[in-house]
Amino acid sequence: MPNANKQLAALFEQMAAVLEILSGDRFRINAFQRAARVIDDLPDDLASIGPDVKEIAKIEGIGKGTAQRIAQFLDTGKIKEHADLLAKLPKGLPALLDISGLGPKTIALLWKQAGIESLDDLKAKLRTDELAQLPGLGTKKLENLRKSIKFAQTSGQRVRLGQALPLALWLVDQLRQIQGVKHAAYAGSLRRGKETIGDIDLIVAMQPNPKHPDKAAQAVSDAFVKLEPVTDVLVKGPTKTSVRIAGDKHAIQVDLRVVTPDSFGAALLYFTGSKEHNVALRQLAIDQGARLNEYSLQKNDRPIASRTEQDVYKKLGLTYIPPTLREDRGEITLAQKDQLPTLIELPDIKAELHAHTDASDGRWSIRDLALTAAERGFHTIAVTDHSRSQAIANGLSNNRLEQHVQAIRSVADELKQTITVLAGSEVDILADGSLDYPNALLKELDLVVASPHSGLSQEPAKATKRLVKAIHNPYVTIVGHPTGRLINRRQGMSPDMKQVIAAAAERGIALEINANNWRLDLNDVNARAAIDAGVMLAIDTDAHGPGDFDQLIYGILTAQRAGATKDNVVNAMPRTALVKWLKATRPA
DNA sequence: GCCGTTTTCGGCCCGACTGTTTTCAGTCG
Repeated sequence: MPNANKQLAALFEQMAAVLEILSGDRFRINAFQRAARVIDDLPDDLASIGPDVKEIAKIEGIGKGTAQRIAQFLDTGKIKEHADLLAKLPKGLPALLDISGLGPKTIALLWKQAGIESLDDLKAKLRTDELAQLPGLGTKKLENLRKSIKFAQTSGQRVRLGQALPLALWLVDQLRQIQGVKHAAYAGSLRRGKETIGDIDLIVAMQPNPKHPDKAAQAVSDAFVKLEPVTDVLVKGPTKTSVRIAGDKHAIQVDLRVVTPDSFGAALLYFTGSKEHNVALRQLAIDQGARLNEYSLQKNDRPIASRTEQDVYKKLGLTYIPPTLREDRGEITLAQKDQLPTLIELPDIKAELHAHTDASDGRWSIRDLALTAAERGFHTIAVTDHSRSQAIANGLSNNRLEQHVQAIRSVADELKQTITVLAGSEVDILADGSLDYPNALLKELDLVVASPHSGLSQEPAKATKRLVKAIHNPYVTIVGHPTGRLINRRQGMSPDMKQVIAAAAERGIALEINANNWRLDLNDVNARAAIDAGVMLAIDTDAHGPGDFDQLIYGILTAQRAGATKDNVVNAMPRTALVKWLKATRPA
């Protein structure tokens, strides 16, 4: 059964949506939503646990009831309650929840009083103002709905981290130039380094004007909505402003909150989230007889921490939790015990082990690639051009590879005082798990990044076999972008990562977090599972030309979300340790 | 529906803004 987790997460999500529209118990809805999230985050396929209610209920956030439903699904492929719930609503109704500004109450109203059963029905009715007759709806609300539907159609999906981060940095820079702005920062899922971002959250600290308390904040939001890329203003209050910005392909919503410098830390914490992390922190505050909101941590209505995030965490009895770990996946317990990992940072990376030159589809000569890597402060660069099957990427034939190795050795010798240049290859893992070059040739290389490039839609069982077989080739050093996915574009393979990771652990080789913002493959959850199994990670940019090394930050954020320290990452090893590790992965 | 170093019952986070209202419900994050 492929992707039991994905299917189950979707089922619980749908049940929650239906219950919302039916005004079901709020806490039951929450429980279903939480179950969906927890299941989606699980590294192991639930199908591999099997329909064992007791075993499933051990998972945090999943109780007996949900476990029984999961077991039922694993047994029969269905959850009866899901079908029963769905039968109570027109099929097209839950989808309306995705429209911004349209919630369960209004959807129920539209359905019961206007006979609307789908998005198409709603669009048809919105061509006139007849819906304004309904209680609670007016012409303005209808106009906003029209806009939201249009927005949902043009943007549709979340934007990639690599699209959102540069825009956010630019916006923060603009905000800092406004007079009176003390601090400006981006928050939200972007700060947590998630692979895709729903909207950009910005926080600004503004020194209040004693005579006109609201005026200072007003000046920021006035300047903000006038920024050139802003296309729509959704909300404009004294402390909260929301706009839409048109991107190249996607529109994105940007929310701005203005606070005083005294509240900046509490606000940054609050708006960085995640929602689940915040809920857990607030519960912790309550347990300690305190309250936490976006302005401060308070005891007896007196603020006791608010200026910095560090202050708030400290007063809650926690060590500082980096944004990338704030997902309520156990980080709060670790912070209570002062056992949080010291996360890997960008400057810890000292080597690039996956990069291309103009011998295949890159835009650098070997020498330029090496010098660029040296400029970044790397002690080692591996040249890993494509193998022969990648004809479209000008992959190297056996003969060309032999010549290429010579050329790399020559540059390596020339630059040996500057940087260590390794001869490698990004070798295709063919559909059956064999490699694209014979072992006699792989033996001549310093390292082999084995990657899947084609046949990415094969069955999970086949994909698992394929990767495991490749890993057992004695010359493979790193598995590059193991699933081959492209975010928002291609799903890639869905192998049983547990088996792939176990094979990598047995062989002592590394799995890649490809830092290219289209890939981020391994993702955070699988990288976490790799770390837990003692597998080393390789964070590589897969650079093809100038500027590509700047993608490294996306790989770092993904690794941080997995809880990686520099001890988990081969690219953070000192030169001698790295060379030693590379040798240890292959036959003597 | 989940959960428990005060609980197996009775809790379950908090505030801003909008549009529609005569004081607030709905939505969002």
